[in-house]
Amino acid sequence: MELSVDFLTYQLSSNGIRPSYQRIKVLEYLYQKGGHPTVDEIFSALSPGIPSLSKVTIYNTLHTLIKAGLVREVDIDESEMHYDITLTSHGHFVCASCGTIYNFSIDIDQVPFEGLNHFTVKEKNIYFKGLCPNCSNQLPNQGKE
Amino acid sequence: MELSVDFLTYQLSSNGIRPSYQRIKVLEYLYQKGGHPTVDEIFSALSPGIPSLSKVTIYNTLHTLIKAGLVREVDIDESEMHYDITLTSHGHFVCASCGTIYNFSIDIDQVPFEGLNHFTVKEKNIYFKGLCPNCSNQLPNQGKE
DNA sequence: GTTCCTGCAAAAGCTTTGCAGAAGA
DNA sequence: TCTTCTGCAAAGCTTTTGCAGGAAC
Repeated sequence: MELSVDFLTYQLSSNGIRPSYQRIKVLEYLYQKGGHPTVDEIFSALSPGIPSLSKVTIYNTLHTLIKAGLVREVDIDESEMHYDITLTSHGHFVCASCGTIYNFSIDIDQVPFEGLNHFTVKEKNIYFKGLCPNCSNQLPNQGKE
Repeated sequence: MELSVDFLTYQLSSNGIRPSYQRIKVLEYLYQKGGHPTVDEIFSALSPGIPSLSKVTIYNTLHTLIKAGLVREVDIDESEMHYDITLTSHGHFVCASCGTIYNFSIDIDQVPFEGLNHFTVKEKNIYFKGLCPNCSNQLPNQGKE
């Protein structure tokens, strides 16, 4: 995947979004980091390089990117929203102990379901909760408390 | 399903929870109402009958019930948490227009997935987003804005 | 030059915490 | 009586809003 400024600028411009420096940097971070960062993580990562950066701008930028369909909200965490630039279909696994979110491969469209006959389904989400391998080893006989 | 005070009291006592008047009323509401109420909805429904009731007590009660496994959190809404006493496996459909949450029938255990080889899966959640039949009719050619 | 964006400050909304009085065992 | 629960007040957090200066076109 290209990550030149030109590519990022094009990604924004072609969606009618002004390619400001802050927006390019947020988009670059989402592509490079991958995963499911929060606003705070994005801010902490970019703030040293852009001292004047404000969290409000991160919120604004993410909302703009979501509206354009470039980014997706991941509403798994009880306190904070996570954001995901990987737009291919996949499931999310949340570790109940360390909070890390992992992607896994699942084909939701293979699952039969009933009871949504006149509904328009636009988005399908799957998330599992449990313990990741690291935390399974550290907590052999107990749930998290 | 029985909904006598005795049944509710037993539900609480047998899980080591003191059957206070407030807790019985919250549990009763969850059984009777069904659906996926928020703290605010529970509070608004019970407050007229229990004038001294506080939202803090609803929060406390729900956390107690969750710990006992009687209730499940439904983290679908961006702003508020929803709570669900239906413990059988089902999917949730959220209407992007009116916000209503519907249950639907799906067997998540039939879906093959990859990439979680050494993970301990404790909970599987599926939720779809889109438009419910009511809102599909009212918004024939547009998304919600 | 005009429009849109950024970022400070403040507000809004949900949830949690501290504590005194009340209820349950 | 002693533990636990309730509920007021206040705080903590994430997210949103208003507005003046600044950047993009």
